[in-house]
Amino acid sequence: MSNVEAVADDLNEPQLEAVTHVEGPLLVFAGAGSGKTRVITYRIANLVATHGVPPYRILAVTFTNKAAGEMRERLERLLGEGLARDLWVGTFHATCARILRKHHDAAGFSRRFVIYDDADQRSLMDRIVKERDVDTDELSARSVLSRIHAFKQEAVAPEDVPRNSRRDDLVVSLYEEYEKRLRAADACDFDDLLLHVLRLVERPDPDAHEQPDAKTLAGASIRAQFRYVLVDEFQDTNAVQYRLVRALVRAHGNLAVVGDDDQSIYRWRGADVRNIRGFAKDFPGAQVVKLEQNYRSTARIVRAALAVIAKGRERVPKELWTSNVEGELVEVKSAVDERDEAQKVAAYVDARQAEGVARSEIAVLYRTHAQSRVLEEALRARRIPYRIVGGLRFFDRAEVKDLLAYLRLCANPKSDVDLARIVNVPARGIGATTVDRVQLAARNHGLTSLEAMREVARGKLEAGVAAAARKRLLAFVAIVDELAGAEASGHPPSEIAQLALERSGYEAHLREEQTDEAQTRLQNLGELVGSIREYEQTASAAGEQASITGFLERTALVSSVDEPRGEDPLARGGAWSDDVLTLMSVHAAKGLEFREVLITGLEEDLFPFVRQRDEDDAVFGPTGLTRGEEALEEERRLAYVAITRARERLLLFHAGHRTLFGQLRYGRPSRFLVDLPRDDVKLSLPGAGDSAQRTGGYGGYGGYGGARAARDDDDGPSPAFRHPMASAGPKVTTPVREPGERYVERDDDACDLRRGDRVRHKRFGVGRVLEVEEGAEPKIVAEFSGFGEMTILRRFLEPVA
DNA sequence: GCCCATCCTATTTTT
DNA sequence: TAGGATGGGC
Repeated sequence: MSNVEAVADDLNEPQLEAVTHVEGPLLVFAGAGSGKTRVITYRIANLVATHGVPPYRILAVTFTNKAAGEMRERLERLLGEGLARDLWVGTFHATCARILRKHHDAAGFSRRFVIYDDADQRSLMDRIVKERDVDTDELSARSVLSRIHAFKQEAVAPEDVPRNSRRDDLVVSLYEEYEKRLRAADACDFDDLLLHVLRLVERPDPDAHEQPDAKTLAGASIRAQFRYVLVDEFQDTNAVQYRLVRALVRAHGNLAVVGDDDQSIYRWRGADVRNIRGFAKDFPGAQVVKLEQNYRSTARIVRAALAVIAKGRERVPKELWTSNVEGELVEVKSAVDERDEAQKVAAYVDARQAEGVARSEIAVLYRTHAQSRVLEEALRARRIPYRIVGGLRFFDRAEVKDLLAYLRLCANPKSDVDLARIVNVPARGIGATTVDRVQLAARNHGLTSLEAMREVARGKLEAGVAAAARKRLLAFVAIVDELAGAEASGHPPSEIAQLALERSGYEAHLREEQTDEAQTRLQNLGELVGSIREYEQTASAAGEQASITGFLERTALVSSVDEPRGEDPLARGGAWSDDVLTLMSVHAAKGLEFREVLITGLEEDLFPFVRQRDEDDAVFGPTGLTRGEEALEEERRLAYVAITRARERLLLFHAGHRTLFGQLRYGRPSRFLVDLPRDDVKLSLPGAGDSAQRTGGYGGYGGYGGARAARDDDDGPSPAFRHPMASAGPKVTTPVREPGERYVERDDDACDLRRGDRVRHKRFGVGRVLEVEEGAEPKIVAEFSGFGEMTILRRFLEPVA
């Protein structure tokens, strides 16, 4: 293929090595901006075009749907639509969903199984917890789900859960019940998509002498299909995903993984950096390629990034370099508070626009979404259009979920969660009591909720439901039946959706309301129906039969990053809406690049984000560091990711104080600012506007904010170190003795602490002593960052050198 | 059955 | 501080 050959010329040596690799395991360390996507797509194109591998035998796994879409697009350009269409490109979840649809029997599902999202899981668990009479103060549905999620990410089945307490027993029994209910509802949660496929592909090879069962056969057939497997963002895979790819390639070992341990930022949700760091050990003979030349950023930006990441421990040694121009100095801008910071951001964007830089070429990043509000205000004040990536998904809106629930119930009458959601939406006089009674009857007779409801409504099943309520149930069941009937007789999904809006009274209900909100909801519903039509068109173009299940699968796997939420005050006017500033969290920015990047909130405890927890210093994580240390390492990588998003200009903002969670906090400049190379940085000090500038490293930072917090950690804070920050928050006093607490005998010597000493408390971290109250049990008044003034018994404090 | 008040909590978030 | 969740009262 000439397209493929043509590009080979402008690949550098390691890139070429990765692209032309064919058989066996391959590990590509792809530094930020090193042309990773090109390498991946060319490699796939090379397999198809040069080596004649049939596209359907190649599986490429990406981290998001968006990434999958972009990869597919590029491959279409390289290979042509015909060939590219048959490639398997998708996220782990989308890929597994597709496999599961094909092998649903072996996995024990119908072809029309539904995918339960967080909210569905939650409502299912809420019900279980309620039925089991669990004391939710002890154990909330939320925490049960999060534990189940953690188990499932490690492929730990209920019977394998270690039990050390009655509480564990309870969690396990809830886990078991949850699994049972999912099965009964013909439903998978997100983790299940992967787990069920894992159970198939991890089966042993079929034995020639014995009759293999359906699972074994399915597993073999899945493994046999994929001859070449490629996984992008490998540093973010979790245990199940890792086992999945291992199992998939076990016959041939044709596994190429691409990633960067320096950009591993999802440890907190189960990703295991050891997957990439230990790859060469797990796959002996793996070819290892390092892409270290950065094509994206100026030399100064690359050096800044390197300076920050170089301090990371436990890295695979890599040397990112660039032959790009030096470029502009990295600018550090100090603001008084978050409003000032936002103001400076907005002013900068305006100024740059005047100089010819489009807003769409600039991104504003923050560590937490909570920071976006103030930024939005400042941008609105200047009438700068912006959009926020992330946040509430279109498919998470209540009205959208309601309509989807109608559709899901149509496609899968067993889905009790969906029935419960819509049985009284819009209100039709079917209250909680009635629903509870029906559900009780359903459980007692082993029926689904809908079946039980139908029987109760017809008076064939006694559930203690009054005649009037039965009548309403009957009307509701009739609606569902009508929709299901229309579906069964082949009406397209969009028509069913429209029918659902009419018959359910949903549309009429919203129209009556006559509020702006109702208007928006109607619009959203219209948009949903529109997107179903769109789906029908793509399906028919692909020669597939459009179905509710098909559409639902798309929506279930869509993320908020896939479709940014537009917040564009000028969009209504239309004219400027293409030139829009982007706001997002650093996480959401991974994989993107912008000409100019503004990173806000570079203050200790915010970025790096530090949440002191008891176990942080004591519990050791998988890497051998304490949890607190690991968390900090990840923050460092996050800073690295943020910095490397910038091509030409990088601006770093920090504020002297900001209100966070309703509390005023004084924040010292982030340690990441301190790490920057002196010669590449320009400082803009606050107060005097941008005129007071000086070149030079942040290491010498002594200005504002410093008075409160003398720097005492120039060579990097020890992991246990917490920056002392004053707090103007409300005065808090802890009880001198907690109820039930034992009195510990101690010497009555005079207290050894003095005003000004630094002390550490198990929960509050490091603080400074303000007052000492001598006595048999000396009390200390001390000030802790984020907690304010606390009065604490001496024995609960530990002096800090 | 609906609405309002109060309480609680609070990184990052894909699928 | 602010938003969502929950529960009590009408």
